[in-house]
Amino acid sequence: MAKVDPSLVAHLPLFAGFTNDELEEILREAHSSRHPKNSAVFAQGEDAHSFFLLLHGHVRAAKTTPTGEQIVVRYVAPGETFGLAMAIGLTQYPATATAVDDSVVLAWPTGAWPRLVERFPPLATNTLQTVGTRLQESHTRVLEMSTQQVEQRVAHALLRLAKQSGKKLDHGIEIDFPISRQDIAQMTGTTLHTVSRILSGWESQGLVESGRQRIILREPHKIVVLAEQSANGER
Amino acid sequence: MAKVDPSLVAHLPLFAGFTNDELEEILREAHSSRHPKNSAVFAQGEDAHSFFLLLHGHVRAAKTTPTGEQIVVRYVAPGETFGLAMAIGLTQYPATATAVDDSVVLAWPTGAWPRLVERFPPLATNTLQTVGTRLQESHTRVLEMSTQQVEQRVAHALLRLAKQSGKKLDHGIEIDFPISRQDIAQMTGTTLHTVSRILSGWESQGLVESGRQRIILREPHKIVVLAEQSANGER
DNA sequence: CCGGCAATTTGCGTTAGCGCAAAACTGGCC
DNA sequence: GGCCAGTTTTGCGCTAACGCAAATTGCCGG
Repeated sequence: MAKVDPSLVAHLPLFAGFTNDELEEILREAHSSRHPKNSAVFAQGEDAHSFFLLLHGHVRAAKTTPTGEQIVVRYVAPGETFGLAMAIGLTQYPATATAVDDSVVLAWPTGAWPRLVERFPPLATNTLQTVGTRLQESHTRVLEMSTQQVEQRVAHALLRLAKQSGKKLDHGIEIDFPISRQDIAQMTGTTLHTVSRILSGWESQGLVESGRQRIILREPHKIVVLAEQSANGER
Repeated sequence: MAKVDPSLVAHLPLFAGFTNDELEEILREAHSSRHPKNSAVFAQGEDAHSFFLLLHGHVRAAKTTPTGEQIVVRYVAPGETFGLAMAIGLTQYPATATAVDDSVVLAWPTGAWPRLVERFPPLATNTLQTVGTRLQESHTRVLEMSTQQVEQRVAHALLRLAKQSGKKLDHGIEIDFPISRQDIAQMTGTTLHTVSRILSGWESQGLVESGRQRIILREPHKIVVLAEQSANGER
């Protein structure tokens, strides 16, 4: 539970427009904690005791149906907030958050939110922007699922992951955390089998290089082309 | 551009916690306008000059792809806000809003938002809740599209519409605005043909009664059963 | 009351992608 | 160094739903 240096987080959207002193005051209410790879930060349905800011690592937010099917809502990258249940009026987490890599998160108790917002109104507007952006992204996802075929959706998903969490190598862009075929299937609304077939295909064309929970985009530009080609008819 | 009576809107989520005087001050900045059936309130890509509150009628928000395919993002019911582009940091509308019935909307100029929020901070937190709720709904939609088959998705969509804008009749619940098979297809990620087949089927079983842009749920409970039956395997 | 257009229905062939099953592979761990 | 569990690959048959086409219906305007 070491102290967090305000200058490390000052540039984040959440804290846009705050002075260092204000930041310090806000950070005083939070505590940081480590989450080893594959451990849950919180579980769907659990009481929303805290909201979080990811400092290091990567976290997967996933939603499960009563019958056990899952979808990946998103991958959280360092600097992003998650578990904002209370800000949007929920008392329980609507999804499960799992560290996919050893991660460090900063957590504020849910109860601190109203006080913080009252004292620092920009927190609300900044959060509104963040949530709004996520709403846009979710709508885009619906649009893609409605109008594109699986191969294009997978292409888009990988390109987004590369953009968000890509590590530049000289021979391509690597997605910087462990991700399985199953995960990608759950991001794109398909099955791990289909994802596997698609990636095998791409691999034999030299578009990607992939292995166990590991994907490198070797020809990002060609994947962009794949993503954008409109298969065929209207809807 | 008649004046709006504060007491008419005081109960809306957007205005939770405001006094009548405050409300009047807020309403002073808005003007109302009529939109005849099938006219656009604003178009996707257009500059976000205003944000809106629907007073009467029904508005469809739809998103179009570069290639012309559309999805219905949502139907706006009276009392709901829409076109909140600026609040979430956009300068252009991300969707097209069309009145599906003769409608009356209240519009604030985009430029008034920062000032209003500064003067009335609860506006931001109320809007945050609204946008958060929509985010949840969108995630639910993604979940359904990923895990359910078309018939169940259509069932869910109709039940939601009935809940939001259903008019109780003695022989069922009627969706209270004109809605085509095409519209339902665009809400559920399928084609108008498939929707038509499904509704025909239901009609012959007496579950619904439907006609041109008109749907009555005759056996809501049986449709709930349809919606919930998990067709088969996991994903 | 009629003409015309938009919405709806329905048939039929096609197919993208699922579901199941089995085999092959990979890494981590003891 | 070898075993084991989780991940990935691949074959094969199947079907839900699409796509196209044509007929039908219902509504609105003149």
